[in-house]
Amino acid sequence: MNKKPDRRVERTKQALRTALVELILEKGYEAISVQDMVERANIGRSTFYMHYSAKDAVFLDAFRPLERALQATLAQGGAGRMRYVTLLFQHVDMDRRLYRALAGERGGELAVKHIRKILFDLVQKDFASRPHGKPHSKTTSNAAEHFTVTAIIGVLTWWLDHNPRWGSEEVEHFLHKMLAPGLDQIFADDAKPAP
Amino acid sequence: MNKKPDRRVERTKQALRTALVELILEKGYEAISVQDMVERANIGRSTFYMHYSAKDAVFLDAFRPLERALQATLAQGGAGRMRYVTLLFQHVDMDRRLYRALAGERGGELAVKHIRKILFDLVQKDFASRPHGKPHSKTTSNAAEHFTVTAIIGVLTWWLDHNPRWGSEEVEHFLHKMLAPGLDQIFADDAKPAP
DNA sequence: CCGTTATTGGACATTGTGTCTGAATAAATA
DNA sequence: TATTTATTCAGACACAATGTCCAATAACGG
Repeated sequence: MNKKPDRRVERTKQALRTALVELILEKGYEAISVQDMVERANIGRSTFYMHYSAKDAVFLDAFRPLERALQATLAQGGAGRMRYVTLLFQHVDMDRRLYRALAGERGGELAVKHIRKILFDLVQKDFASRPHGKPHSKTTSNAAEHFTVTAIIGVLTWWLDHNPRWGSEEVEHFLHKMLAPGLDQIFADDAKPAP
Repeated sequence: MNKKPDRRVERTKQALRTALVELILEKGYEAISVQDMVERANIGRSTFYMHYSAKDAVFLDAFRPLERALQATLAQGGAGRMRYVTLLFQHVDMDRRLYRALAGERGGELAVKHIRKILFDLVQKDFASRPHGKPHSKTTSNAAEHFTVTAIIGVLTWWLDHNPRWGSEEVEHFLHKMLAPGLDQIFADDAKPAP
């Protein structure tokens, strides 16, 4: 089905991905130019444009395998009860260096946006399948979704960048403790509290 | 003390700030060049460099008054019990359009970084002055700080960009409901829970 | 009104982008 | 191995934006 890829193409792309990751960790994603990448990778500039249209394309190419793996990992957890939090941190822990480059402070916003979207879908499904009842309004559940997603991602990037002495289990335990009671309260309320 | 500012200078700077805000709302901060700004503002390009070194400088110049007002507003609330959340949303609500441009989705990361820093300091003070006791470890309180700050900012930008039918009181009420029980649990624990 | 100061448009060197050559060279295939 | 095919490369090109400088002009404050 797929044509066999030429070795040279693979080497070129691989060199560019590696160069990109190195440069991100050195000077941050925003500061990198196509020039920088081809020089670091020892690739002719015209060759670059044979394969990619801009640095974003290289970034996505480097991130895609991780994203697919993450999708697959998270999907197997179903929509149940924040299990995706456990799986997310376990998965990220397996490629710390790469994730730190792509989704850490210096990694720009691209990867974080993708992860955010994936998480958002799962959180939405989770909330929709809650047993008790709806939160009082669409607005409330919307706010809760954004709250949850940004909080998880905030802790994730903190974890990546600050290297605390925490394994994925501790982070997950912490997040559960912080999130669960607030969410339970939101979802338990059907009557609006009087002033 | 300060020399009287020349009218021309004021007009030039004002034109550039206005142009920047307009352009942010139109095409997003990242996509704006110095060219774009001087054309929109009807300013000679060499004049731009008389006053600013780059677009970031214009951005900060536009954001500084808001930042100062925010600092002042939040300072009056002391470190007490998340009162800063109330004050933050009240204050932002008074300059919605401007805040939406500077700190919304299209506004880049600059303003958000500043607000994050301000918030972070307040949250730290708040947590440090908690009555009961310390959370089990420095790591836990650090995680809780990041959790709280990113969650608040996530809800803030959501509120700015999605224009829900919520006043600042409702947002504040929601945030309190989501954050308080989790934090209480963290700060109440002194013994680590056995597996 | 007059001296001071800001603005202006243009010139200039520099850097990066994106496209396109033709020639060299490495890989796939027979 | 020999031949065909595809990739790489250096260099040239037009273009856009940056940042600095200058001399002429316009606007300001007193």
